[in-house]
Amino acid sequence: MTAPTHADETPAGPDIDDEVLLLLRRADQRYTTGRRRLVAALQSGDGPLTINQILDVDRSLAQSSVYRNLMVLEQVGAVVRIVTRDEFARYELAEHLTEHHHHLICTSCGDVADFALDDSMESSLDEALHKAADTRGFAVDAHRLDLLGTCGDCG
Amino acid sequence: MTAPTHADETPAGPDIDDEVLLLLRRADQRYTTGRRRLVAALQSGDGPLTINQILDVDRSLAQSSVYRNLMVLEQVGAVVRIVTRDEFARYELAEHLTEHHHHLICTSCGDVADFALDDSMESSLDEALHKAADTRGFAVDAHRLDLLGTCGDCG
DNA sequence: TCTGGGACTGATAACGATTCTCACCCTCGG
DNA sequence: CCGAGGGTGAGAATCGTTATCAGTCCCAGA
Ligand SMILES: [Mn+2]
Ligand SMILES: [Mn+2]
Ligand SMILES: [Zn+2]
Ligand SMILES: [Zn+2]
Repeated sequence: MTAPTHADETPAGPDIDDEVLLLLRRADQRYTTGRRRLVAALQSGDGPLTINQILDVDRSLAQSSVYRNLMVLEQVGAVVRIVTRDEFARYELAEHLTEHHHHLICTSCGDVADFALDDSMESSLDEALHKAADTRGFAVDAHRLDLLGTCGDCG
Repeated sequence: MTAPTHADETPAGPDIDDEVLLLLRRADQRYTTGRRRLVAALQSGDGPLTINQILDVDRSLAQSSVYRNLMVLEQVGAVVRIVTRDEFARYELAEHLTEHHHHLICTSCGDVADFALDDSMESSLDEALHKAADTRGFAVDAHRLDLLGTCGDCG
């Protein structure tokens, strides 16, 4: 659904940059070096990253610029802000740039990792969700599914 | 699984107080009037409440005490803290005091309402989730499922 | 019933992640 | 080559949340 490069390994990222560029252009924003490095940092982890994790991945980034640019990228629709359990927000690339997925949240170390469900489960779940939402007059845009527990490192 | 009062209407709450009392006693904590009013306030809405909503429901409560008591009740396992989209945390009674459910989060007004899935859907979902988690060496404690969209009032 | 210690309360100060400010820099069209 | 406007980043300001602490309240023991 998102034109994967080939198989389904790392969605890799030549075209991701192009997509982000388009999204920014559409809002009269520039795709500067700092913003490129930021997007690259987000691609590096296998889950959403906190501000500090981003700064740690790329020491050339300034904290205030990261905050501002993440806000810009979020408004433009390239990045999603995620709040889990702890006091730190996390950011990841929007799903239309990667793939639909969910999160394993470790209640011990706080780390967050991605995972996905089979397509069949996704679609039957979606159907059930829409049905449930309809009866409450709620128009569904997206669903969010997290698992809380203990990660392999903390097990 | 939680000894509902009878049908599945308002789980009502004589026994909820008893449960909370036990949980607090177990931790050498008292179930004071302020804490009872707090639990009552949480029962009043049909979704998790923010601190301000709680203070609004019961004007006799002091902000700092509400914050502290919510922390105590959370440590004791009677209350769960929920962070959704906005900057305000929300609190609700733990599911073993009520029923397993999920949340409809309105991205327009920020309001959060409860909803539930059929038992069959829940169990097949749980199975799929455990299977997915196992392959990542992740031990599941609970799942969290939210719908993002527009509520009836904002529609 | 009286009493002491410990839990609880609530106004207030402190904290910290995030957001805002603003002088400076850089880029791009003319 | 300029000038206007977007971008940058260090620091200040914001604000939800937490920690303090003196005063209360409650309960067990005398
Ligand atoms: Mn999903
Ligand atoms: Mn569920
Ligand atoms: Zn962990
Ligand atoms: Zn709404």
